Order: sequence, then structure tokens, then C-alpha cells
Amino acid sequence: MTRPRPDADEPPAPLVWDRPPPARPRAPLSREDVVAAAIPLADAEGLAAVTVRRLAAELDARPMSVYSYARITAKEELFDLMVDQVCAEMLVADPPADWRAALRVIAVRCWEVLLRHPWWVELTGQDVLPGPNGTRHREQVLAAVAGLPLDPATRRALFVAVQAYIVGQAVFALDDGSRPRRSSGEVREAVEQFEAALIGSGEFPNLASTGTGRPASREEFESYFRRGLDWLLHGIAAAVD
Amino acid sequence: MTRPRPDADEPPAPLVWDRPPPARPRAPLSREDVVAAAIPLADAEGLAAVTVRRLAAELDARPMSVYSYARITAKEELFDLMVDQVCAEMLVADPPADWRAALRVIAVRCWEVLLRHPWWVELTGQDVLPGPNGTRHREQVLAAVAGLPLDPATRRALFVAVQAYIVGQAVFALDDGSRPRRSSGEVREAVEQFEAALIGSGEFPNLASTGTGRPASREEFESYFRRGLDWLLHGIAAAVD
DNA sequence: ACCTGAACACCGTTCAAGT
DNA sequence: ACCTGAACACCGTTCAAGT
Repeated sequence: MTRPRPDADEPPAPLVWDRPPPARPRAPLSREDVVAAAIPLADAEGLAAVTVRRLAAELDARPMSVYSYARITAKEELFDLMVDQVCAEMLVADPPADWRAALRVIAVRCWEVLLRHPWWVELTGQDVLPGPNGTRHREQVLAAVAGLPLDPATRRALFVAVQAYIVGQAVFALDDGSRPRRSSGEVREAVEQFEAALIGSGEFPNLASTGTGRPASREEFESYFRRGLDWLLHGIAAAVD
Repeated sequence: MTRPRPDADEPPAPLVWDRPPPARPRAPLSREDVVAAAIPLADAEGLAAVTVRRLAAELDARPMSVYSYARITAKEELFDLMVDQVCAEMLVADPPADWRAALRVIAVRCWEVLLRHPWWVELTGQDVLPGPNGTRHREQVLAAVAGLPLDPATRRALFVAVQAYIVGQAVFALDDGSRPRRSSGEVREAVEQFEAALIGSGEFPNLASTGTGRPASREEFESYFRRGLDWLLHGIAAAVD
């Protein structure tokens, strides 16, 4: 990704033939270029790796150029752009007409998208401003239940409940041992020993018999997600009819 | 909170009477002292305000003393301690015997606690290691449904669904305009105009008729929280019986 | 052994100077 | 007008030196 750049500290070669011709001034990068570099960086190395300087290196540019190319006035605006770009991935092409089926398809899509971009949840909990794709996603959720005869408050409650459930499940699913700290073998082992000692103390009979609730696998967690979603949709259906 | 400290750069006063007597070396602060200073700081000014240097100033100590007093090896361990301390607030004294009533009481308590400590959700989405109070809270949730005849997988699915719902609702409830960016009048106004323009475009008929789903008040959001919780519990009850 | 001052390698952003 | 180099005011943490 990063192209080599002649070191400015090196003295120029004595022969002109050994010196690279002056680079044609590159067309300035677009906002999309910047966001497209930031998202895989965050996916692969976490949000903390997305620094202005690192992103600039990734784009073979200078730190302050990130600001001018993306036309952001602060780093948090880059995060706004990243979050909204991911919201575009949540849009479902042809949601089914049945409201429960539609909500199920949208929710599972969100689930998949959020697992691809773990940092999204981190940012949503913070101070992100809504953008056009996030708005389209919200419209799609509301469109799924547009046919139900609900008073406005109930419709909003339904909307918030489903969205909250999805985001909450993503929070839990992401805590699966792949995060930086838990992926250190030493830490993982210490956590397991600590929990084993707590459970062995007898103070936690229910955790002892049920387990700590941390998923054994992504499949296991996806099945929890789907089952809980069905419970929620069932409860909504019972209230609506 | 911060006691005045003589400026080390000032030359000592010429008369001994004008010089403060040497401070008796203070008893070292405890880990609890550090955490008890960090939590209200995070509550009041956000997680970003919790820097090692700021916390040291708050405790009238030197930056590196924070590490030795709290016996942490990295700042993230301070966050582990803060998260676990808040988990203690989630414990309910005498949960009712009925599983739905118990889950309702615990969930509402969590809701209240999370709104008091907005940064908790931020951290949980990240890389926090579980501590003793978090374990006690999980045990309490499992104890509430201990009487239900469930296979282990269903029990875990129930547990995760309820916990996820609570955390997800907290994420939404926190996005209520009190966060730093939205509380700037200029930004708030710009966001409202931006959304009004989107809705006015006609591309979002359902958002136009239902609203953006952002809460008008905390009461409104609490009612959404309770209604969604009842839907979820109703769906669980239907599956269990 | 426990505690900490100074230094280090970062960070986001300001601002003046380039083009 | 747009872009950017250098500087500034931070940050978490290392490490050697204190007690």
C-alpha cells in the first residue's frame, strides 16, 4: 500500500541519471480514498491504530494532508465518515414483505456487518453524528414495520428495542477472545484461572452450572443471537395483534 | 479536591517563618482512593478526561504515583477497576422470586446505573477483563432464572439476550444530546437542519412520519426500555412454557 | 522494596509559510 | 485558495535514580 518515498535526508546522487525524475504532483486524494484506507486499518488493528500520522503513511501522504483531503476539521469527523460508510453495508437489497421476516433479514445482516467492523460498536457508544447512510438504514428498519397499525410511540419503542438488541448482541459477540488483550495467551490463561477460582469458591453455583456465558464459537453466538431475536419478535407480535 | 502545592520553581521565602513546615509524608493512597477519584471524573467529564496526569492532579500526587498506588501496570487496568466497581452498583439486594419480576428489577437497576456512568458502555465494548463484581452481577442474573427448567444452551441464550438488550438500550439512551458534541448549540442546530433536509427530500417517508427515534426525554426512553423488555420477557416465557 | 523525576516516543492540532 | 512543515501542548510509559 505504502509506496517507497526517497529519503529527504539523503544527499542527491551525483549523476542526474541516478536521480529519479521529479514526481508528477499527484492528484489530491478524495475523502473516499481516506475513508477506504481507514476502515481496513481499523478492522485489522483496532481503532487505536487509526492515528492521523499512521493513516497518512498508509496513504503515502503527510499528516496534515489527511485533514485537507477528507475535508475534516477534527479526527472525530473521520470517525463519523467511517461509521456512516459501514451503515451502507447494512442496507438490504430486497427485504421481504412480512415484517418479522424483514426484521430478521436486516438484523442478521447488521450482525454480520458489525462482526466485520468491531470498532463500529465502540464508536456508536460514543459521540458520533448521524449521516446519510445511517439515515437510510433507519428508514429501512422503519419501512419493514410500516404496515403494522401502531401508534407512533409504540412504533418508536419497537424500533429502538430491535436496534438496541442488535447492537447489544454485537457488544457481547465481540468479547470473544479475539481482542488484543485476551488474545495474549498469558492473559487468557490468567483470566481462565481467575474465573475457575471464583467458580470453585462455591459462591457462584449458577455460573458453575451454566458457564460464564462467554461464547465457545461464533456459531454458538450466532445461534444465541437468532434465538433471542425470535423471542423479541414473538413478544412484539403478541403485543401488536 | 486538589490541595494547593507550593510551586517548586519558586525560590524559598527569605524567612523561615514564611516557609511552610515540611509536609509529613502522606500515607500512600489506596487503590480504592484512585478508583473513587477516577469514576466521578469520568462521570462528569467523560472518559477522555481520565488521563494519568489529570487523575494525579486530582489526587494531589505525581503521575507515576497513580500506577504504584493502584498497583496497575497500564492505564487499561484502571479501566478494568472502574468497570468492576460500577458492576457492584448493579447488584440488587433482594430480587423477587418470580423470574420475570426479578429480571425486570435487575434490568431496570442496570439501566439506571449505566445512565449514571455513560463511559461504562464505551469500555464494555472494548477490551475489559471481567472482575469479581461483574461476576457477582452475572451470577445474580443467572440465579433469577435458576428455577426455570432449561437446557444449558437455552439458559445461556436467555442470559445473553437479556444482557445484550440492556446494554444496547443504554447505548441508545446515552445518545440523547448530552454528549459533548451534541451539546454544542451550533452542532445540534446543524444536525437538526441536516436531518430536516433529508426528511424533506421525501426519500424517507417512514422517518418523516415516525421521527428519527432519538428520544425527547429520559422518561420517554425509559418507557421504551420497559416496553421492549416486556416484549422480550414475554417471548422468552412463551418459549419456556 | 517501594516510590517517583526526568526522559522518550508518541499523539492531535495550530498556525504561519509556502505554492 | 488550497495545501503542508514545523511547532506546540499534550499523552502513556520506561527506566534509572532516589528513599
